[in-house]
Amino acid sequence: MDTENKLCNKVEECYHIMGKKWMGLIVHTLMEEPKRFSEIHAFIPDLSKRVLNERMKELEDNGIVLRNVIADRPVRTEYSLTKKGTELGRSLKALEAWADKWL
Amino acid sequence: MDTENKLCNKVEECYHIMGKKWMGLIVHTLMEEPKRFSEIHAFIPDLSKRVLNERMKELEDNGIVLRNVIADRPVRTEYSLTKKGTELGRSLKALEAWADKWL
DNA sequence: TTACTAGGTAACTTTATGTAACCATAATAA
DNA sequence: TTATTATGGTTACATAAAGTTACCTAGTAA
Repeated sequence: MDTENKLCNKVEECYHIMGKKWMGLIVHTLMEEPKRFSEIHAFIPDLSKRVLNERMKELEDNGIVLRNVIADRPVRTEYSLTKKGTELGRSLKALEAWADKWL
Repeated sequence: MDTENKLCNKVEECYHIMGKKWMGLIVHTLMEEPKRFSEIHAFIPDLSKRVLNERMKELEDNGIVLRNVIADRPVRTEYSLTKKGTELGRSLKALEAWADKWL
């Protein structure tokens, strides 16, 4: 009987969220400044609008991103990181530093 | 013209690797000590053998994991993190700390 | 009139992942 | 003898996730 034979729920959950395609890049992209839908899409052109929209909803549901709809015409939507999201982005910098060294 | 209008290849690549399902949990699981195929599977039961095997090959191809086949019967396979993999695991601890605080 | 913009949505195709069965070999159990 | 178990896979098939294309709304520009 090992004392460390089960994964922590929180660890599992964070990898479940961040293990989805494009999630990391989207959060990374929002780190500098809030961006609109089309701006995120311009930064990550291989990510389709359909999935980008799905990911943004997931990030909003997780309290990582805030969606601000600007009632202009055409309607604009601005996405910004919450405090939770900003801290997530900061934690991802360690991974990016690893990438810079090893990839 | 913005100076920061393109994603760095290394950043893209690391999210491409780590953005695959189960990758993070597998690396996490190997952090404590090397493990055999069936041990990893026991830690992450929802991960199928088919995909676990696929992920291990990818990790080996990326130089993150070392596969050691022990010619015993039945044949055993032990997976351990390389230096590159160990440093990856360390960088993921920041993400796990975020999870512990926010999830 | 036609085209363009922004931020989507709907229908459909392709890729990734999940599931169940199977393999080889040797040791062990019935 | 005839199963059964263990290990680390592989194979074929089913389902879920992601990619593609066309379309929507309303206002503006050509």
